[in-house]
Amino acid sequence: MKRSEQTRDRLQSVAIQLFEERGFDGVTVEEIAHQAGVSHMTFYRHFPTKESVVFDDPFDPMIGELVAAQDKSLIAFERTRRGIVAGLSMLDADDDHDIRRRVRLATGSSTLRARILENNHRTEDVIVQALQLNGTSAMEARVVAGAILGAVTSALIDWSGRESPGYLHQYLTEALGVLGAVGIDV
Amino acid sequence: MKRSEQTRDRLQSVAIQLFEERGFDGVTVEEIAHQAGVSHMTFYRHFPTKESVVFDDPFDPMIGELVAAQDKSLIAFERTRRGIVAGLSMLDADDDHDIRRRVRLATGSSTLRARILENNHRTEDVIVQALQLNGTSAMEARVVAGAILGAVTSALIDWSGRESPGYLHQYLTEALGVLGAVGIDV
DNA sequence: CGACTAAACGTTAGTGACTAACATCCAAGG
DNA sequence: CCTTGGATGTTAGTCACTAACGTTTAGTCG
Repeated sequence: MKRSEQTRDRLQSVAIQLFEERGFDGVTVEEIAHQAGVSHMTFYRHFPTKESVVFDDPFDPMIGELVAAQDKSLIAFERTRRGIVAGLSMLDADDDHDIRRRVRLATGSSTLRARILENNHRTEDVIVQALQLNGTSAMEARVVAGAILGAVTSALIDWSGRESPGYLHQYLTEALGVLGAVGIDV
Repeated sequence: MKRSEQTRDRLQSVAIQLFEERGFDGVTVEEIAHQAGVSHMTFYRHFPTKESVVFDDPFDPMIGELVAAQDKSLIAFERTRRGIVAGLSMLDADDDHDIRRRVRLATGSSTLRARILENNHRTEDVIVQALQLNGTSAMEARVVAGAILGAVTSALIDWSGRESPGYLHQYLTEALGVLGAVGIDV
């Protein structure tokens, strides 16, 4: 591993640890950098903002590709659901643990909550784009994406708040199943 | 009108004007305050943040009440749709013009876009609460709210981008009608 | 080994949002 | 007139984030 990647990882793990101890707003970038043995400029060379150290998901673009890759004969809702489930199936227990820490962190800070919303919105946009590629109207795409992401977000927060959560993949798959049963079948 | 309200209005109109001219990030709070003939502290006594001068909607709580007030025998989707339409019907042409300026401003600034998402999320939470009051499950509530707000947001941005938009109320009502026709009938 | 080069990092100085503490002004009411 | 409370100003500070420029480190090639 290159030196710069090591530094990056060190910054990230130090930051998340400190955030868990004293809250996102109770820790300065200066502190994180110092505790990782670097200057604050090095922090900003690895992470564009203080928030981005918590959220650096490469998840969104993948979701888009997976949704776009679904069979065109399927309805928009089903293409989206299958795309998301396909993405989730790639997560292992370590990913789960990591995601859980981050989501728990985020629910405790207004700054991070805002950032989650932004991520969510980007994911929604990506899905909307993917759906439109296969001929779904803009409005229908946004409705489907909004509904499914609403369910996913709700389930994600639920899951991260539980004491002994099962697998995220399984939990969200069930949530999306419920959603189908609820009657949305665009 | 009290002196403090005058100051507040002056700050707000100066701010929005400057934002339209040079973009949200191209204007400092110092400038806004100076141009309104006050100090930056006075600005912060009237608005908690720079963004809040663009968004100070008292709209969300009202939506919640309207949704909660709908007939319990209706399905969740219909309660929400009627609640929102009821809220929209209170808007006159001046409100429309104002909303249009703000939305156009917001779509041009990443900072303000983030703020819109936050507002949206608060509205969603309010609707979810209102729906749950009448016995809808948390998951179903979030799905319905997510879907409807997705449609509303999409339509709102569409509308604000048009050269000669009609009435917002009419536009959004149609959008929500389409949504119903699309097949969501939880 | 020693010089060279590029990536990684540090220092310094600055901007701008936002806050706290304290001082001042100004419009009523007594 | 004078007092009192609300509105405002001043000052000094914190913190996220950026720009410019200097320094170190790691690997490469002669």
